[in-house]
Amino acid sequence: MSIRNAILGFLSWKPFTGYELKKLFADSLSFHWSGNSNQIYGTLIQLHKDGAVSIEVQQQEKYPAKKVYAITEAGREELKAWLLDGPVLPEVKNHFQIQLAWAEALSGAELDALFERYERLLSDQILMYRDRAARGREGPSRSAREMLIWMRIEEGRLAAYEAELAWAAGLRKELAGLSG
Amino acid sequence: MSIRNAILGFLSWKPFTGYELKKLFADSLSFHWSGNSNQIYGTLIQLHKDGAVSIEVQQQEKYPAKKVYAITEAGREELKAWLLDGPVLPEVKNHFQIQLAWAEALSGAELDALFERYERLLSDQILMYRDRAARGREGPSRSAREMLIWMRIEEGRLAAYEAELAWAAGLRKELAGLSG
DNA sequence: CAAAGCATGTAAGCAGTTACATGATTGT
DNA sequence: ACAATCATGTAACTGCTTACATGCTTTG
Repeated sequence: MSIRNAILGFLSWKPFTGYELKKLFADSLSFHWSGNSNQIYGTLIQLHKDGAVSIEVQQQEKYPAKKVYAITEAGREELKAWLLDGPVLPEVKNHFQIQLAWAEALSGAELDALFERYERLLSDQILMYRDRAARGREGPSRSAREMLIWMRIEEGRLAAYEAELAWAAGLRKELAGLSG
Repeated sequence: MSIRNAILGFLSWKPFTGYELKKLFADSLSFHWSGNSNQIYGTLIQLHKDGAVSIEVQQQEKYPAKKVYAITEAGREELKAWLLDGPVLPEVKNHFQIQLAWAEALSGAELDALFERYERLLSDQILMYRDRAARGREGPSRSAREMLIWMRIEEGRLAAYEAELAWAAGLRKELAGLSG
């Protein structure tokens, strides 16, 4: 369960170059990868070696030559096998909760400041999400089903951030009540 | 932001052996580490080299000798510095959502089966959470503030799983409506 | 004239994983 | 007899990260 599957997913939509894939990952709100070249170019080389993708080199006049990767039959089979593979629980690393868990060494004011910074971080993120959502729809639209799924995934992400913000704000108030 | 901080956190509570720490991580619902020996023993050695913990070797009659680790002043300073460090957004790897995003190659029945397995996984996890919560309270209780925080963290985790389950169930129904 | 875009890649490192190795003791 | 508990550690690997390297073109 790695970026390899997601790359195959994008290529099942249409052929892409490594550079384009890199941007897709970097711009995406729903995928958790940073989209660094190391991983993308390396994985593409691996996929090609495994016969899951084919390469077409396109010379260009003004820009460096590019390698356009297309998914093969074997690639589609690998993708489908992964899709049928048992689902896995989400992995969450909530660093802030871990900080909180050991925050006994902080004063009330220091703890409150930590909450304030966290809440600002979250609301910034939420604003950015809404902004992007209002702007352009990323993602394919091969069917009504796929469009619905992509929409609900984005909504789910946003709702999770909002729930986290509400949780933090609620706990902060409770803590203020304790000390005040 | 790694297991090193969490180990210092546990040791700020009271001294522990590596073996005990390993169990604390493995049993914990709120921490995301597996608690494998490699990481724990290795980190303890590193912490000792850095002067953040002290070691007391205790010989035992029937069991192997154990090393009891205690936090030092330097360790407490490191812990506090980390606590004051800027909070970071939660990192979420929702593998199921990524599968869904590329599920176009699946039939309606295959997709529905994937949802069913995911929902069962989630509800099993939720049951396990409730069960453990009903049983023993893990965690320290040095103050009312700390107890409240630990309680709310556990509740937040549970609520997140429940929200994820509701999200999946809702989307599944919508998808059934599309095809039916 | 500097920054951003196009396009490919490499190097070094971090945090985490499973599996292995050892060996006595206690419970089923 | 077999598994679990106590207790420490090592080896090999995965997936991902930031930073670096090259070089031409277009935009501000």
